[in-house]
Amino acid sequence: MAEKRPYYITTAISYPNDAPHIGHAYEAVATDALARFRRLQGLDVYFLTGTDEHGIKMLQTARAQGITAAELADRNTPKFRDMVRVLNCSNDDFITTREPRHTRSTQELWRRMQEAGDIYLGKYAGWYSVRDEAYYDESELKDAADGTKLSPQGTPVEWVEEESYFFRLSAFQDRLLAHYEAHPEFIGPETRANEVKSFVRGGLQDLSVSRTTFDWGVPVPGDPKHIMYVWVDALTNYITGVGFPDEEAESFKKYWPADAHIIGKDIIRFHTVYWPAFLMSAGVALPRQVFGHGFLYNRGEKMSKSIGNVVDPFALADAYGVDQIRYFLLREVPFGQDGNYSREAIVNRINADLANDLGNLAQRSLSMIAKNCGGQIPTPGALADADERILAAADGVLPPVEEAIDAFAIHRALEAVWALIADTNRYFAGEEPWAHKKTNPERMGTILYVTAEVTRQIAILVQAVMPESGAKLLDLLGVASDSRDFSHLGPKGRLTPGTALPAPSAVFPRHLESDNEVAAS
RNA sequence: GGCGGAGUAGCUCAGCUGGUUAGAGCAGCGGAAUCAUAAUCCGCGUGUCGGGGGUUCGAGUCCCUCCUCCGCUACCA
Repeated sequence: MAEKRPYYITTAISYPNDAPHIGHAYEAVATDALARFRRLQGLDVYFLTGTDEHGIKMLQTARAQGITAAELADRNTPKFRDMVRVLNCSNDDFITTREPRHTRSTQELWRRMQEAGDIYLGKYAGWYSVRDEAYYDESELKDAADGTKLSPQGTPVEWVEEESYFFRLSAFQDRLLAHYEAHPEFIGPETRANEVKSFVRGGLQDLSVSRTTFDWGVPVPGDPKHIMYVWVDALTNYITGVGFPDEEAESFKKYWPADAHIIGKDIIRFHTVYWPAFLMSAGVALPRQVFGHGFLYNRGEKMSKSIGNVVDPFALADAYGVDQIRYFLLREVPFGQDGNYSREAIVNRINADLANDLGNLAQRSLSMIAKNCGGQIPTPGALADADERILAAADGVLPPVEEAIDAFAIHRALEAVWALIADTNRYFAGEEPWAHKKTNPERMGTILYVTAEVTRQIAILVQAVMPESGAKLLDLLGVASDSRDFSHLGPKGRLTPGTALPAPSAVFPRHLESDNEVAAS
């Protein structure tokens, strides 16, 4: 038997200076669906997520709460662990940047970049806004009424000079452009690739990569008064997670380079400019693809704490169900574009797509089997054209679904499956199995068999997005637990007539709005 | 300012290298059916395809121009 092809996928690591919000949930769920899909395809998947506990914002947030940064991390990182668990994410590991393995990995990456001559000691000076955590060019500053300088955001700035190590990013412009050219699939979606290329073409400045003004981070090897800062530490988690710097480690050899980094569109540059440059410098292979997803808006408005429209993923899962939320997020929003969250949209998807289309399809066929076929998968007779057609549609649905997933178009993959569901409902209504109950029970059995068989394939496909519901559906169809991956799609996985089925029960109940919910909106 | 993207039915959007009467889903209206979670199925859209000009036998689909919106334009994860 052939060795399973490895597949390594990651989310960005989240910044735990606050509790997770729906944006974190979205990224985790999307990445999980991709990871599960690849497993169902038979790949050997490694899925990594985690938190980036370092950085000055952690320090500031902690200070404001009267605790240490470590205490803040101790308080918040578990919430992120809980979130991925509650959302039924199948991550193989959860990394945090405070772990010793990560210190070791990051320091080794640094050493290699240094040996390559790409790190040098310099002085970083400029107008710095503590509140924005950003340096500004003189030309960007505004004058305050009292004669002091203000940042473009109106926050106070001060002239800061500090010794800092620099990464020679300027030397990588040509190599990066050549890489984009040679690997057009490296950055997705295309609009993000355009932005990145345009940015790199405009020239690159060296990057300040250490700080001496605080110590919440990984110490620079050989110069511990510096800590690494600005992305070196954070990005490196992706190789730490598979064993770097032990490049001979089984996991590193198998999984690196990563197949896909799934990240938010706001951090695309760090993943497609800095990160590949770091790796090139250190002589480590580059990840194959970086995909920047869009943002979720609450009825068109950006979610923010001050507006008070931030959506809590735990509350959402609690109110609507985990699989329902996973489905909604992945079906409603074209992956790669921004999208909208609203209660109405969720309820509509739950009721229309899940309860009415898929849930009811299963229920109407399974309840007929329970009542009229002795609760066993019926034995089909000769197949009519309509039977052949719908079976062929089911047998042929995987390629377009895979094509969509290869393009990170999760919504289109679901769309293809739901087109099959609609066809199946049409088939069922058109063939009217109930009309044959008395006159031609064999014909009825055939229709029910075909419908159940198509539903089996739908259930298998749906598992990546709705693992629990897919499994429940397959339970109801009497499908063995070792017969549920994509290798069982198509004719070779056909349901076995005579298989005893459990009593049917609704997999996707309609969502009836509670008074609380209406009041809350 | 520069670079990139987008403006198509009430809403969300498909429409590749130009070619039959411009499509889908949702919402809405009407009907059928009754297996089923009042679910399902069928029928119904005269849309200036942002405005104008041009190329072409023929343009939503190419060119020019104008208008509007959005993203990026470096050291925050």
